[in-house]
Amino acid sequence: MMHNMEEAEDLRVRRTRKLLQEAMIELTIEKGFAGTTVRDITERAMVNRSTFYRHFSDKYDLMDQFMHETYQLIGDQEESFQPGNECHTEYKAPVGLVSLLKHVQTYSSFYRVMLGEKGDPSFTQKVLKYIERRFRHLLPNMGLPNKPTTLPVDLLVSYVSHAGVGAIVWWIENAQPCSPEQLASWLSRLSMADMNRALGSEGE
Amino acid sequence: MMHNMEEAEDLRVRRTRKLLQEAMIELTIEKGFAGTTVRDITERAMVNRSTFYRHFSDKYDLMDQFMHETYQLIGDQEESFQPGNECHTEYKAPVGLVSLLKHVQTYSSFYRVMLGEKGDPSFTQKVLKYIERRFRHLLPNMGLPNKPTTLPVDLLVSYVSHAGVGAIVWWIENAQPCSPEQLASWLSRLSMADMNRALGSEGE
DNA sequence: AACAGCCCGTTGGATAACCGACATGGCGAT
DNA sequence: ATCGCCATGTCGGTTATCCAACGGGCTGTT
Repeated sequence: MMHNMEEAEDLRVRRTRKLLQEAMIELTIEKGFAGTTVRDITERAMVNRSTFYRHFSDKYDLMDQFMHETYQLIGDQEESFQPGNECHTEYKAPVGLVSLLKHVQTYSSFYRVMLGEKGDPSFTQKVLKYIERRFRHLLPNMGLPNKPTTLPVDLLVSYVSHAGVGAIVWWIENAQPCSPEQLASWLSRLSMADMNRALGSEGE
Repeated sequence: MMHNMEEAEDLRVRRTRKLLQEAMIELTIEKGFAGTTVRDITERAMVNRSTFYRHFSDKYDLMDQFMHETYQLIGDQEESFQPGNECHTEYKAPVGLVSLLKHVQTYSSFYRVMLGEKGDPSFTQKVLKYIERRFRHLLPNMGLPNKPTTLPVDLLVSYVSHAGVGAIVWWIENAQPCSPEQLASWLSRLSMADMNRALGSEGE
């Protein structure tokens, strides 16, 4: 049967969740995530506080679900990884990375806060974990040599993931001075070079 | 008893009306008022269509109530007309006029459409009627001479009201090149001069 | 210590909003 | 003229949301 997984929720449910998400993002930009209370969120969203708890256990849960939904949405268009054009011509950045950067750009004020001092450390962790998953998903597609290497793969993944966050932080702190496609191209070229060098010719 | 007139409506009611208003304004900016359907509005607002009709009879009613509410809100802070400082020093524009211009500035894109070709003529009428009421409310406070004048007061009111709309149109078409306070000062000085000249010394 | 003030998380009954369906009227295409 | 298509209004039955209230925790003030 494979009947629709989307569940086609009640309009009120989708609206309420959307309003609460938007309110959280706005307030986080204005007063930071720590300084934002559930009360603030529901007042801004014009939603009763008790209704909040029907959908989320607390503001962290709201944040989690927001991240999960959007990142899953981004990940859906990822799957098509074409291993044909990885050669030395102009790098065409993977479409998933571009989508991610466009999403970050849409909520740039939000990310600027959340990745900064007034944000939440667990948020940065979530972004890191997501990027790591992206890389791990990419790993088997590149010519991974089976020979035992002295450089642990986990170290490499952590390395390039943090580097990616660093690039994103630079990007949003400087008002996105280049297009998502441009940054995606640079980023993927850099990390690809890292991974090839690390996994390919060892000491070079 | 004089118990509160605000009625303290249900949160759902206020939220629904707000969402529908915002959706109408957005869509009017995008596709004009005539091209916007009730369906469009309810979809954008994430409100069921049947709920729309619980609050408004049609999109014109929605528009009417929006205008009425905001203009009444503006009118509330009007009442204090201080007749002390009308002399030749720097004109302090009446606070109600400044509020009106600030409101127009907030919805400038909306007003630009509604007062233009893709808008609705009845909207312009409503704005005119509101400004006329403002002037008529101001009239008795200035030294109105009882002597029969050859210039009909209604003519004067219509004249300065249309002039005011003209100033507003110029203002929003040129991306509000001056502050609301500045424009209010100019506008009130101009119309005051008109009314004084017309009602005071006749042929001068 | 006692207190006020705020926020949290939860509950039961009231109610606005949703959903689906129907009849209507306009409008363009066959 | 007839058909399909879409937007409009309108209608009960269902449901998510509101409201008011409660107890509990935490912080700062007298």
